[in-house]
Amino acid sequence: MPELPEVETVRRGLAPAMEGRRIEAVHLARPDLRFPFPDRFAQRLTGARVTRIDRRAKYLLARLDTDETLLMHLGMSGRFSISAGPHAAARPGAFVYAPAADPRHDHVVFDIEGALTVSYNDPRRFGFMTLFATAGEEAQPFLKSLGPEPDSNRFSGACLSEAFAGRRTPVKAGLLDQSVVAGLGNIYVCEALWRARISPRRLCASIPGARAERLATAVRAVIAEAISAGGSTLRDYAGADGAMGYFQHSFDVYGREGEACRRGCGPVMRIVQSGRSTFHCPACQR
DNA sequence: AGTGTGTCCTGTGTGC
DNA sequence: TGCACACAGGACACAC
Repeated sequence: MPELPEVETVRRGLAPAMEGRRIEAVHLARPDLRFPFPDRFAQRLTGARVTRIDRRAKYLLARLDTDETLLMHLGMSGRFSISAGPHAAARPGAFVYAPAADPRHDHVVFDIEGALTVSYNDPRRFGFMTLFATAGEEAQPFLKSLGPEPDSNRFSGACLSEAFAGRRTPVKAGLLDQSVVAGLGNIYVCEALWRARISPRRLCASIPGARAERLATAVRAVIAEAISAGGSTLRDYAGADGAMGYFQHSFDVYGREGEACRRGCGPVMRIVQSGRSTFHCPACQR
């Protein structure tokens, strides 16, 4: 689902509704999403105050005054919506923001201090939530092997070179590897490779030096621009405020199979790499 | 160790 | 119109 820019957009939408406020109640419509909810999940959240909402890669991290952190992943189709008042679903006129389309998939509902309701809707249920002790974050299984954030000082051409050294896998797969750089998904990998004029089939090991610099620059730029645009809205992604992102109108290759490359080359091609679509221009990406 | 495939789940779009 | 099938933004557990 949502990649880093979409998750960041959701974070910015949730923050004003949740930061500084107490969670008054948590309603679970089922025992699991992708994984079972952890032991006593609702009880551990009830009464906790959210001190801050952070993001790491594609994970949302709600910091609680109980010294635990609520980790949330949107999977492919997860989205949040915010509405006014507990039980707002029974009061259709009361929505502050548009609710998710199909209430059957509202799996988690948070009643938030100040008469707000935050609902998590996820038709495919690839998303998940868990709790961990904030002090033990370095050992958290989902977080411990993540690579640098694209906008951090730790991310650079040099660090890409190092991560790619000796790897015989295509650079498409290399950039999707969250331990190389955190937060990229299928869309932004395609876009970054096009900007850097690098073929998605090129092996990681063949991207040292200047090429790696170019790629790191492209990754940083595409992510920054997408965040500025509020992310991309394709099928079921929307910001927490229900607004559509509009970066999808800026795609250079993603979803443009058969259309002209924006550099004036031939048509954009779609290929399949490790089971997923890759869009690229075979003329200018080498 | 590193890499490719199958898998979880539902909804939507396409082609027959 | 109805149906079958491919495909979808992720990431894990496996087999090799």
